[in-house]
Parts: sequence; C-alpha cells; structure tokens
Amino acid sequence: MKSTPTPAATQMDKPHPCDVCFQSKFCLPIGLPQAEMGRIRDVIQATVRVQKGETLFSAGQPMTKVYSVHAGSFKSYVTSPDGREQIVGFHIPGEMMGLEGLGQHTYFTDTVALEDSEACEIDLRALETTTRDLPSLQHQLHCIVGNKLVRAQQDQFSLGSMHADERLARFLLDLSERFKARGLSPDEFVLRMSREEIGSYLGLKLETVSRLMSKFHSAGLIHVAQRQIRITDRRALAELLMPQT
Amino acid sequence: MKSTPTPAATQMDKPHPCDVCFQSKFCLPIGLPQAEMGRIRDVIQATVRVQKGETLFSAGQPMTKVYSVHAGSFKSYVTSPDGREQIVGFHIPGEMMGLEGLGQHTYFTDTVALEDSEACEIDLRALETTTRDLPSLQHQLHCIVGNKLVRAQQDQFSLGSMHADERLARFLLDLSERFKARGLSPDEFVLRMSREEIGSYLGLKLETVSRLMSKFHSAGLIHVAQRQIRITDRRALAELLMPQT
DNA sequence: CGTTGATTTGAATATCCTCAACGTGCGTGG
DNA sequence: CCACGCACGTTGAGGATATTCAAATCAACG
Repeated sequence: MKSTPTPAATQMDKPHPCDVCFQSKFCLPIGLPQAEMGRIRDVIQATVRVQKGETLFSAGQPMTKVYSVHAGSFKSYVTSPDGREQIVGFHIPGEMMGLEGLGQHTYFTDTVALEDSEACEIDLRALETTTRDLPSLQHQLHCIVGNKLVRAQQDQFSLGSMHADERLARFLLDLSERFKARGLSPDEFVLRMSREEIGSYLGLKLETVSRLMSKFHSAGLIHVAQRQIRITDRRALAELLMPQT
Repeated sequence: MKSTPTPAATQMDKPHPCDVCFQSKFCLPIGLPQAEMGRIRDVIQATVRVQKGETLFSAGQPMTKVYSVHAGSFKSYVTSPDGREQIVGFHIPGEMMGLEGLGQHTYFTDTVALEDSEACEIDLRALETTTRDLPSLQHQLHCIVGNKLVRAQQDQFSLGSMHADERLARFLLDLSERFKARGLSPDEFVLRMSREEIGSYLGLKLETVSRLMSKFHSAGLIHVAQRQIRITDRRALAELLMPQT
C-alpha cells in the first residue's frame, strides 16, 4: 500500500499534499529549511486507500498511528454502550485524525470514509522521536492538538448553546472556511455526508436538518440541490449566529 | 506569589500536589528516576492564588503558561460575540487548564475560580524545551492532551445524544470518578458550581437541572441538600445512561 | 431579622422530535 | 432505453421534552 516511493527530498519543489496539515496558516508558516522538511516528511510512512464506507480505525483498537487526510473525507463517531452513535467530527484533506488516542494509545472513535479516500499514516513512535529533535515539528504538533481542542470547545458551544438553525448555519460556514483554507471554493461545494450524519454531528434529527436546509433555501441564504450547496448570502447566514442583531 | 521555595529535589519523598497531573493513572505510572522527576518539577514555576470569582486567564490573552489546579476548582467557558456563555469544563486538583491555547498561543476560554483556589503555573517555553529532553515528560503531555480530546468527545456525545436526565447522571458520575481518582470520597461531595453553571455545561437551563436533582432525590438515586451531594444508588444512576435496560 | 442571591416548584409555551407519507435521483437489469 | 427498486431526502401533523415566565422558599450574611 506504500504509495510514496520517491524519497522525500527529491520532490521538495512540489509539496506533498500531506504536508498541508503541517503548514496550515494557523500553525507554522511554509518555508522551513529543506533538511527539516525532509525529516518531517519521513514520518509520513505510507498512504492508505479507503473505500467509501470503510473503516480507517475503530474505537478500542490499539493505536500505533495517527492519520492525515490526503484526499476525500472521513467522519469520526463515538458509540455508547447502548448503541447510540454521535459524530464528533468530519475531516477533509489536510486534517489529522486519531489524535485523541495519544493518551491511552487506543483509538476512541470509529473513523470511516465518506467517499473513496486516501489517508497518510504517521507512525506515533516516529512522530514522537522526530518531534524531540525538531522543535518546529514539535510546535506544529502542539498547534494541531491545540486547534483540535479549540474546535472541540466550539462544538460544545454549538451543541450546548445554539438553536437548530444557528447550528446548521455555523456548520455550513465552518465547512466553507475549511474548504477555502484548502484552496477550494468557499461558496459552492458538495456535502459528502447525509442529512442524518449532519444531524448526528449537530445533535439534531435528519428531518430537522432537512427542514432547515429548505428554510435557508427559500430565505435565499443558500441554494440547495441535494448535496450540492451554494452559499448565496453569506452575511445573512453569519447574522443567524448573532440572534440579537 | 512564589510558593515553591524549596528546591524540588529536597522534597522527593513527599510528592508535590501538582505532580498529580503528571502521575494520573491514565498516564505514566509513578516511579520515574528521581533526576527526571526533579526536572519535571522544575517546569512548575510558581503557585498562584486565585480568589473565588477571580479570573485565572481570559480568552484572547496571549498565552505563555499552562496551569494545573493545585487546590480548589475552576470553570472554563467560551463566550460568543453576542454574549452567550457556555461552560466547557470544570477543573479539580490535578487537572490541567489552558492547553487549548497550544496552537495559537492565545487562550480561548475564560477560566475562573469557583472557590478560593491555587493553580500551578507552567511556562510553555520551559515545558516545550523540557519535553524535548525528557521522553517520559513528552509522553505525559501527550497523555494529558489526548485525554482532554477524549473528554471533549464525551462531552459532545452528552450534549448531542443524551436526554437531560442522562446528562445530569453522567455529570454526577463523572465528578464522582474524578474525586475518587484524587483520593476523595466518590459517594459524598460538595458541588462547587451553581445550578446555572451545571446547566450551562450540560446545555440545560438551571430550572431543568434543579427539577432533575429533585427527581433523582425522590427516586432515591441521590441525596441532595443544596450543593451537598450523596450518591445513594450508583447502579440506578448508571443505568440511566443505558436507556434500553 | 431583613436583604440578597440561589434554588425550588408550577403552569404555559416553544422547539425539536416522532411517526408517517410522499418525492427524487440513481443504479440495475430487463 | 426504460422501468423498477432502493436509498436518500422532503414535508406535514401531532406529541414530548425542555424552556420561559412567574412566584414561592430557602440559606447566608450583615
């Protein structure tokens, strides 16, 4: 399954897509010394292909790797003893998955591809060793987990304090921003997840999500055709998040 | 404000209370070489006293330190642009605060003492430097952030998939476990936060929390007298979390 | 004691959910 | 190429859960 055959150093000019997660604007700026970039790349072991619906890793499994999305998209969900599932995150290219296993060395979520996708494997041992040598990589890792924690807190806010329509608006705007950060169109994109999956993530039922999509559509905030979304009135969508105005 | 005057090495026999967060059962077992323990202690700079209601750090502030609770308790909350507040966590002795700032070097929550409390300051630079030299400390830090991420996902499950009574039951059982892990009674304890604060954390209104406390009380699950709680039927409380049984 | 803030309790309401029916798009196979 | 079936999505009506508003009670503290 190894699909990174060329030594890292030879492709310095053309960044490997997996570097994205180490170069996000929130973290280190691009432009590290080449030697360091080479070593950072070396912790990326291989690229695995995962078909739509297939599981990348499961809760309870011993954890030896973290992953970054190379192409496609994934969902992560937790399952309670009585079988209820809650999606705790969607992942698009450049984002890391599996970090919550850092402590127990056990995955805590089931992570499944939403479409045919590819993920980069990063060996945990190699990552830990290399971060010790390479302060810039250490900092990068801290950035990533810090931002994961921030995102989790934002999700908590959404679930705990926002109304259904605000949650959906935030979801759409957040996705839009993330696409933009990856160089994709922020205004027009395809949802890779079902209404039910969106609902699970937002703590809503699929019917509620559907109703709100229709409501946003007829209010002229977005154009919806199945999973194809176009944001037509970003400002109004953003204003939903500030109810008093 | 410095209240750790004695060199770390001289008090090896009697662990400093702040070590707890570096020795949790979920992370490294106690019993590191003394030299390492000494260096780990050295990253703990000082102990700050915070009076009830005072702020330890605020969202948006530049972040140079993380903190661990030495004594007392804290709440962390996020505030939206329109002024709504959502408590995203309570912290008891041995737990770390401020880690979500790792990425942006900016705090993302307001963290406030629920009672007169003490927190240990840990300089971020010192922590980063020392973790590079000390694999055991690096691993410890990874454990802590990993467990933070797991906890955040559990909170997301609670907020997104559980009913009000289940959320409160989980809250009480979770607190109970954390007290137990710190050597305190798991069955009888004092809530340091108001009904409103519990409600904020659980995504409920204070009246709902109050009603459920009363309901649990009359159902014989717990004994409630203001903020004094005694868990009288742990099993029944736990069964609330598995609705089908 | 009287004031203040926190908590409890009640009644009416709103939001979101459940159940159910219907529509739409897409792939498969005739 | 069209028809069928199936998964997904939409829409409606009624109901449940948690909220809002309001009032009463309790505890702490000067």
